[in-house]
Amino acid sequence: MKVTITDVARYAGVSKSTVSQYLNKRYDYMAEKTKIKIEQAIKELGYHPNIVARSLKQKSTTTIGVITANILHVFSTQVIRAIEDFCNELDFHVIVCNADDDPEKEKKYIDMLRAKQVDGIIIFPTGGNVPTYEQMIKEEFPIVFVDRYVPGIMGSAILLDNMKAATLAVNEFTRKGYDRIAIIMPEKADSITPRMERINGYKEALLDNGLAVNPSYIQSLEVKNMKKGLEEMLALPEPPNAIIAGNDLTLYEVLSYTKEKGITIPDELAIIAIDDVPFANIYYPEITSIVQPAFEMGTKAANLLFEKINNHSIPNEEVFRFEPKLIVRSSC
Amino acid sequence: MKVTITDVARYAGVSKSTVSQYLNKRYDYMAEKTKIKIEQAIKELGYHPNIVARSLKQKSTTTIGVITANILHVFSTQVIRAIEDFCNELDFHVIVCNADDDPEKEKKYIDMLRAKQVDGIIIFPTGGNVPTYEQMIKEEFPIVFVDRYVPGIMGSAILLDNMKAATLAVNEFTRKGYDRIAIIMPEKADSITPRMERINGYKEALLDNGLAVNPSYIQSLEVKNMKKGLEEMLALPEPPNAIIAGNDLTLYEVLSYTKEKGITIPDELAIIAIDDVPFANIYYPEITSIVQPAFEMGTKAANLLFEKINNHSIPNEEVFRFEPKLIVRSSC
DNA sequence: CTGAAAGCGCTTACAG
DNA sequence: CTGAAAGCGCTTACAG
Repeated sequence: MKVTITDVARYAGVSKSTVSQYLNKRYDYMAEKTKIKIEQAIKELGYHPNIVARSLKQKSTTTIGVITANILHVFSTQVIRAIEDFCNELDFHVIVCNADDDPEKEKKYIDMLRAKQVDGIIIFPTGGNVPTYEQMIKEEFPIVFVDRYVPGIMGSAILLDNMKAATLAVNEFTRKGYDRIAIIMPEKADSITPRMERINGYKEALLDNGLAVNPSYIQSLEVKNMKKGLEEMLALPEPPNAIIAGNDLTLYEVLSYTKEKGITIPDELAIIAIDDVPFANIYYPEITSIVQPAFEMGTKAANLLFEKINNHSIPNEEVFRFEPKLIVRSSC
Repeated sequence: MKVTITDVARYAGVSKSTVSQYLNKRYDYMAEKTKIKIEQAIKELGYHPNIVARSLKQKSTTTIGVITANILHVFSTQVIRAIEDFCNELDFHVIVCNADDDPEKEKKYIDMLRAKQVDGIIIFPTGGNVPTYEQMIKEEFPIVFVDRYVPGIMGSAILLDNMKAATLAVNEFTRKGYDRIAIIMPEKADSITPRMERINGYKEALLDNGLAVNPSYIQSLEVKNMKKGLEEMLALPEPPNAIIAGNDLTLYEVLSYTKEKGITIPDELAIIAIDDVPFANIYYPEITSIVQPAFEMGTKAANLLFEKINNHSIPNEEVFRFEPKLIVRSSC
């Protein structure tokens, strides 16, 4: 059977308490030979402490949860990677969950994670569990929102400066002389604040550049309907000559469509993508992109979470905005 | 403070045992009104069971660990996603760790995961911790290897039929008339069996097609040296006219290089990639690929792991080979 | 300098 | 049909 602290104590001829002190490096008053005896016992028995037992007593599992919309998105992947690296330094582990933008799944994951006593949660919220978010914040349970935030919730959030992202894109287009600029976003863009911000930023930037806002140039679509949406948009009497792709999946659909239809980029349609995709700079043409600093955002999220874990009463309503960066390539 | 089973028991006026029975749905002999009292108490107190405490007693944490080489690889991401989906059905959680192909990091993660009493581990092994792998297998600790396996270890593994992958590529090239076929692989290809298999499959297929094996057409390189390696290869008196890219990162380097140098695909250099990348079919030209069934492999890995979790004495030396699929596009 | 005892929040035979 | 008791493997005041 598994060897426990009791076995070590017996083998070393000391008490469990002493072994425990040793394990926790509380050597203050420990006789050198006691140390050695215990060390030996541990090695000879091949003892490994049971962290579950420790967690029960200490009320910390040295584990955090991350609930993402979908691990298959580049952005999520990079954020998770950054969180993982950060946690590794502190000997924490991360449980990764995919909510698939489904509030029920999200709720289930939050409950399970809390039942498993994770020390904190980083979440890309669906927005569909407001009472739960509020409850956690009220209880001062450490939680950090990433990528999106929920209006009315007083939690900490790590966000892109979405207005600016849209502005950068619109400015770049107008600088190059494009005047019929469309934006295509993943579905539910309007229920999720940051997405709305991108659309607002887009509208404002348009006006700032003396261009009119054309509602039929603004589309929020499910991935599977995107090509149809594009088709309709491009069939307008005055079709757009430039388009902002709201995220990596959107870009993928747009490129897939232009390829199918033999539409030349940027001559027939200019493109700027929000989110950098790995192939952006080897594509023909290279894709001009608005890049989110995903690693920094992930690191900041982890960092913030640990501040909260270490001090539950940290003010809970900060929003950290990260600067998007325009990478000019040749699709516009 | 947190409400515990004791609070619920007191509030409902029953014993902890009874509450526990209720929680575990052992209703066999429970009076209807006892149930109702407990149900009420739980709701009114907002009780959530502490799974850590349960785990300590039950010796199961309903959590498994996944140690991957790098979550930033598409293949890993897809495998993880499949595992996650599978686990979700069973109300298990997955702790994701990135070993970065570093045996020390891998060792640390294995130890931590076991200390946290995970019920099993799925691992993309570095190959650098043979004694640890052996120890786990000896102890009948549930473990499944994915993507690579370690020679001499009697563990279960989920692998691609690598010989076949290479053969498919070579056959496709020769069918199209290419006769100077190179293969470029990520570094350490020779210390990791499946990578070696790809090279062997490549050699055999060459011979089967009546072509000679030219050692300078076979390269195993670190990502950062790949472009240099390509440069050298293409500067040979008889440079290759076709190249197999061993995985997604390799493909990326190859395309980046051909783009920089203005090399036309497939006219000046034909390409087949092992691993499908999301942009393969929108690239110019579309990339002919050998696809691994990543989701099925992930699902099988999870499935196998749970068989072992439920029955530790399951024969431990099965290797499951998955069929790669050639997707003909236009890069060759 | 070290140990006995209580306790973390559950579960599980077993008794009644 | 339900409860008292022991136990899972640790940690932590506290006593000596």
